[in-house]
Amino acid sequence: MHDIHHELRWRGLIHQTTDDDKLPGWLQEKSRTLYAGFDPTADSLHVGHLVALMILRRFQQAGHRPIAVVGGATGMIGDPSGKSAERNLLSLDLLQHNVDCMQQQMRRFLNFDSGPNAALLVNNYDWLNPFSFLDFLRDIGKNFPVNVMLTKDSVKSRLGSDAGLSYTEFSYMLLQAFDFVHLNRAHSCELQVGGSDQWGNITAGIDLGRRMHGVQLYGMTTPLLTKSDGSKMGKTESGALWLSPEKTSPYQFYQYWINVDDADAGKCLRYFTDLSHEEIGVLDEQRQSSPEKRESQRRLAEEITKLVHGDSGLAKAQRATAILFGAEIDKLSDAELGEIFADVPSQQLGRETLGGEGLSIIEALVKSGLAKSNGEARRTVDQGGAYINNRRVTSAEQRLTAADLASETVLVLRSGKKKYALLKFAS
RNA sequence: GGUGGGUUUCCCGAGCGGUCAAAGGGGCCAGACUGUAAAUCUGGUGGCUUAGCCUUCGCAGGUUCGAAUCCUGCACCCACCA
Repeated sequence: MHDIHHELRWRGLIHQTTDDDKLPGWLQEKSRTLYAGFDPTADSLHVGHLVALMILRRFQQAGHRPIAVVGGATGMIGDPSGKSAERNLLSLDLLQHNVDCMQQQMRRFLNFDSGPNAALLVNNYDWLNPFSFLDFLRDIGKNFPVNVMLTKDSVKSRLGSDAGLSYTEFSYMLLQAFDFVHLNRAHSCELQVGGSDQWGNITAGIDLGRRMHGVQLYGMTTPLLTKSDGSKMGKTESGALWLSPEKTSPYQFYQYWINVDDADAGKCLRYFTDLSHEEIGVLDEQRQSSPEKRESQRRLAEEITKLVHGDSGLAKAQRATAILFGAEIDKLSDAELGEIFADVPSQQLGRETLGGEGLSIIEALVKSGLAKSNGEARRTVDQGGAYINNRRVTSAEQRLTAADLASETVLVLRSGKKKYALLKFAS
């Protein structure tokens, strides 16, 4: 068997395990079943989920059987771990919708269909919902000493704060603990992986397994996904970096990775790509010797975009990148522009505004939303920061006519280095 | 309850009754440099039909030719005293 433990160590993906001595050998012995949980708080996975997803993927590649558990039930409660305030509860319908969406996205990472170690996707709503409150208290709750629960960091931190902690969130741990035990009974699952903030929940499951059935379960956590400056990775100005192309376009996704700091590039390559040790070693060296080539970022962006959005998504992102950071935009079709600038905000204007005198560049900037006022637009132009079709505007007096269109009906405006907007002049 | 201090443009913070759209810093925007990086440097940063006009300095009034600057009342914040 492929030495998955060694592999994960090398990639820096192991933060903590419940048994550092036994686990490596245990994983080599035979194919094991493991699981990771995903909270259905939105209708798409995001970069924060990527670590766990890649771990499951690597385990599967190494011959183990991964189970992805979608928290249809636990999502109704809300995990207090790492949260400073009480969570809002989601409606059942919304949760179901989110679960469906996330299941679809996981197919890109895991093989659910063939082989002896095909991945499994389950929803804990299926086994938690039928439980009656009394049964749960008798069978599960009995095994949880409250004084132990109170020592968990996730609980302690909230008890010490003004936000407090509701009984509901306090009970979350029991549900997740039972998940583990249930999966152990139903699917012989013996290992749970999760972010380092899940440690308390994971060990709670291990304790429960021992008390209820005398079984030995294992846990492993991954480091938190942070950048070298300490901030969270995968956050953009506009929010999370989603895996769904509707929420984060392949272009934006690709751009995020292209722009990763040198200091974080090595880590990202290890975490998120299937590149071999040798390949990553070469990239590490190149990043040292000629960082300006940014080969690491390029490979990282390519690999991860391909994994998440497929070959066609990667192609789109690269094409858009080439044009957006390239020369003058001219003689393109509406269709081409529409695809490349899919993320770019656009405004519709009447075709007649281009007639006669034409449209003033100032007005165009304001209408497109690139400038908040005429004054601001004027400043941008005066300072040489305004572009029409990637061609710098030299005078605030310039007027735009049909001759300036980049395609049949579209004009591409830009302010500064990479802030774009489209003006569409349909008749 | 008493006394004193405060409330300024996105934030912090200066501001003699006229020369205050209001110093300085931060942030932000643009430019140069560069690796679509970091750092650095330069310029800009209320609005408009821009030699001018309009709105802004806690709120409402008042004094004055003229107020962010003075007076009165109100609201909120801070400090000390009881």
